[in-house]
Amino acid sequence: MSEIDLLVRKLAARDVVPEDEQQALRAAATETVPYAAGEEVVREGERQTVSRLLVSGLIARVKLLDDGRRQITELHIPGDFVDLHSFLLKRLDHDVIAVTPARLVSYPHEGLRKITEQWPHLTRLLWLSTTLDGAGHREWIVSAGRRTAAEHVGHLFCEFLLRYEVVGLGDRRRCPLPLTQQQLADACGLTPVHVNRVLQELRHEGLLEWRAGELTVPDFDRLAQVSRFDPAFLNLIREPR
Amino acid sequence: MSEIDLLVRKLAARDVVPEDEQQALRAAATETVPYAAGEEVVREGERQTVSRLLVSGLIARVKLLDDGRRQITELHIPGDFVDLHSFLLKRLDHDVIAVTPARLVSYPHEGLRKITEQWPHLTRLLWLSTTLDGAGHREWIVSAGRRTAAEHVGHLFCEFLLRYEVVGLGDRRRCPLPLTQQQLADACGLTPVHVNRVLQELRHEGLLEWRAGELTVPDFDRLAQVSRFDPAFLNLIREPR
DNA sequence: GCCCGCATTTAACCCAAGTTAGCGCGATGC
DNA sequence: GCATCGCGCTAACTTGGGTTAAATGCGGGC
Repeated sequence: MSEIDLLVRKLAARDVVPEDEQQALRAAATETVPYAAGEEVVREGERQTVSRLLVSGLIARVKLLDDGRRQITELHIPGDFVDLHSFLLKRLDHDVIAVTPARLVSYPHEGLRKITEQWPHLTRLLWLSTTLDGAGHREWIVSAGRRTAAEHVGHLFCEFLLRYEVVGLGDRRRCPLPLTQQQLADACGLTPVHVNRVLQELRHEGLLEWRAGELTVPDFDRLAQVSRFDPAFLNLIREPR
Repeated sequence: MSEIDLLVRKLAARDVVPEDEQQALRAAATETVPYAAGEEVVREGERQTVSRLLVSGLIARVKLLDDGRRQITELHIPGDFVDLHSFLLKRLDHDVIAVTPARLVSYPHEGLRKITEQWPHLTRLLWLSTTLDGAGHREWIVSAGRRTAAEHVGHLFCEFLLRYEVVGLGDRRRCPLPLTQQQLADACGLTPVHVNRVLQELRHEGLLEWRAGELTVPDFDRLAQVSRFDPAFLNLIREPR
């Protein structure tokens, strides 16, 4: 399996990815770097010269306040560029950390710049990928601002199921979810205690199981309904970009 | 004054914008469209063929839940593209509405596509502009998830002051803020009643005044400190992109 | 100069989520 | 085999922000 296959699946859910553009992408990659669980991949504010594609494991974007409060702003699954935005921003406004052991493929910014000069359609696909992040961010703002804790957790789980389905590593019934309740709390802006209460509630209603890092949802549509989940923000429409 | 001057100021705060790229941008614009206060500019889910640059007024991106809850996910000031991401996404996950009377310049996607084929550096600047939106979104997630109501409101005000300063329409002491308390509540994920309580508190501490659609902050640094505001997410660094 | 409608303000009461503290358990290590 | 440590879970109590409702202010239209 090539290191870009999962990314191609993700992009192919939104547009055609011609073979020559896949080649150009492959040519832009340099080494694959392994990280241990808990290890820092990118530190906030440091100048970046490469962007990184996740091929295995789970990665979080984390923002820290000076007094120790922390908020996860995005969780990345294989096939996601974890910091493609650093190609433009150069310095990130957040840390990137490995939640589980993970492998990341490096794409030097110099090679990405060349792609913008020779492959306009591929450039638009990469740009699209960062705007998908943006749509995900907006959904998280709504969850944090206007959804109840149970809706928030359920919504996040629905998002995970569909995103794993797109890259072929899960489906609407089950997907990996190798998080602690503390980390889930940091993603939802809740306390671990309350996350635990909400999980009890969702479990007792038979909406989900979550054991050994795997999420199982017997009835996706029911969970989606109680969580007010609408998949439109995932932009799963194949059309020319 | 050209319709792209404010955008050029915004971009020039992050990189050099050569004259020929400015010309290419000007050439891509078609008409300027006026909107009334409260008017809908973009409806969620409808296929878009143009993106729009705000030249005057205030614009909000709004996400609605089926039961009437609403969350503003971004507020746009002159010089912002309000829906450049529609160039890639084609269908937006949110509405765009005019908060005040506003004027928007249209950039057909066809012209933007040509820019991606002939002007790689300008393409990167436009891509950068959407990643700045993303950084703003992440800051809003932190505000909604981990900041107190007072910090949240203060943080948003600091963000406004600096963004207006960048385009030369305000400074750290004062800027336009033509919102109702209800709209501010929808931006912060609070109720109007609580927004009012928080504003009383901030006013009584002499941190700000807000009357007739104008915000005045006597001591920016003090407001920034109590709000835990760090301007890094605005990426105000001039370097090659 | 008087209405009307909307925005702001205040007050009383309520509840979803936070705080603090402690227990049980399984994995890890020596 | 035993100590340790992180994680999940529970309980008792507190609180920040929500809810509801009712005043008050105020700008624009005629």
